[in-house]
Amino acid sequence: MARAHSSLKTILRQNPNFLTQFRSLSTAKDGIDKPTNHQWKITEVAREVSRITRTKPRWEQSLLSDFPNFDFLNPDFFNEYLHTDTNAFLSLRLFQWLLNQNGFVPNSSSCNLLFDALVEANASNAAKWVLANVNFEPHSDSLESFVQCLCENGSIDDAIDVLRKMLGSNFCPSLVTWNSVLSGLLKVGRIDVLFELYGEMMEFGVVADEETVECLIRGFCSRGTPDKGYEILRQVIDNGLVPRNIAFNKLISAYCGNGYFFKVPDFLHMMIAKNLSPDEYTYQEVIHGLCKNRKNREALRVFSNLKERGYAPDIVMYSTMIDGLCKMKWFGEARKLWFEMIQKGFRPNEYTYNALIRGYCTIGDLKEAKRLHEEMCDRGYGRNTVSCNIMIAGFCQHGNIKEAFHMFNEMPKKGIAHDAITYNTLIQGLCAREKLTESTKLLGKLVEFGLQPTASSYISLVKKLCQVGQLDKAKVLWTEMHTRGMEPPDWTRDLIIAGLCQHGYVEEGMKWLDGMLNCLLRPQKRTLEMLIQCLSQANKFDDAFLLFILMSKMGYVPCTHICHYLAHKFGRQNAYQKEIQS
DNA sequence: GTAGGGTTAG
Repeated sequence: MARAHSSLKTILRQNPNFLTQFRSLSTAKDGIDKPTNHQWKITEVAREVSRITRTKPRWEQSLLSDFPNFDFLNPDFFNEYLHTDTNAFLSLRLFQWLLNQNGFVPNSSSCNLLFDALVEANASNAAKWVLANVNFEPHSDSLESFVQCLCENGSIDDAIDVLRKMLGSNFCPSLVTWNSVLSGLLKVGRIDVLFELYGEMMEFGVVADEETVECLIRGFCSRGTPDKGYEILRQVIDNGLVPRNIAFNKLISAYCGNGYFFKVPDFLHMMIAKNLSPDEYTYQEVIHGLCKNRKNREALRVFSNLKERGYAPDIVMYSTMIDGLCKMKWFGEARKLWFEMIQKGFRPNEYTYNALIRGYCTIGDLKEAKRLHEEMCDRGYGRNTVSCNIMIAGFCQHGNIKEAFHMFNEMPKKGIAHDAITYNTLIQGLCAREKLTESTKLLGKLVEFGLQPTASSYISLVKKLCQVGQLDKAKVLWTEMHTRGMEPPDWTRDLIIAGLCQHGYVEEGMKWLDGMLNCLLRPQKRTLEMLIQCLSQANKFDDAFLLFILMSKMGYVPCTHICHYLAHKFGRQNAYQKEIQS
């Protein structure tokens, strides 16, 4: 400000007329004051229009009258305009205005300039509009930048369209463009397309670099086939290509998810050998992977080892570890870490709070859980659906439905949104207390409020309805799950068959079993046993016998009391044994 | 590029 001020003074000293000029400039109708018979020069108009578009908000209304007799349709004008100091968006606006003047046909040079400027300004949608509405052939360089720009903005489908067109006309883009498409695909999780395009890239003879390899490895990991990622990694490393840490970290994470922890040291050694040092993400993946697989003891060991070696865990690692400990009910250890963390100067964040609150809920200390939740809210982490869900689950687990509902009702008042899990948790809590009407009502509300129900929205209800013999309702809900496009877990069919058996509908139970077998689903052992028992009680020994055979063929060993029971009925135990062996 | 809530019962 001070500098602007002093420069204004300088200007005034050097040019006493400045203020009057300035005033006339800003108060003039449009700053244009030329006789109607004036012969306009294109450069002159371009410069003027550039100024006007920059300074006058609604220039469209008066541009024609500002330059009477000037031929705006002359494509050279727009071309000239683009060479003035203006920005891409203003150019686009003028361009659209020109297109609205009948008969304007831009030349290809200005189309290219405009397109490039828009891409440069990262305005992929505007560039896309130009491409779709104007007949011109962008340069291949421009198209490549366009593809990269689309990828960065997440418009991956558009990027692929353009790429396909390029490939269709037998033009192969540069490696940079290929890489940006691959990583764009990775970002939106379209792994299959990623590999498909990589195949085409190979066909065109493009040679991959570290970035390509990174995309492939991450692709294999998120597809659940880290072995292939590992294979590629070993190949390229032998050829001297070393991808960034993230490739190793994702491999570690994927192998931890598989339970193949013994691979982890391999990766760590590879990294160190290639001068990459394992970073915070690396160790996070290890600890998180171990926790996910309930190897919490291992996780804690790694965590402590790191500390002993002088590595300072960050807040994420503390949160992950505390969460893991709470989940394995090592609540004392979790609390110890909590205080250690605070002592090291970390303030718990919403993740850490949630982990410990859930810990208090699991050990049944709801008083302390509530206190911590309040503290968390006071510290500004209050607007948080997850922590409310955890509290609601805690209340439900310990039979305090009233308090659970209170929290549920308070949420919207505090501006905290309910989500499907909030409902699911309550539905489950109500089911546990056999409050099926209320629970069903909540399921209705979940849908009514536009939330997407999930399988768990239904499962606890279906289960309880089966148990109490309201099988028609259970079946209706089960069908509803299907029509809503959710694939209920296989064992929900087991639940229904069990319910049918227990309430005297063996025949129908058999039909459901048939349905399961037709879908190649494996019924549970106890489902078959229950059916056998009910069939026998109804004197349907043929069916019971068939199921007995089926059971053995499925590799289930029928429990002895079923064997004895059937054998006794038939008095032909040896025959069964032979049948099973055949 | 990181961590969180629900999902048979043993």
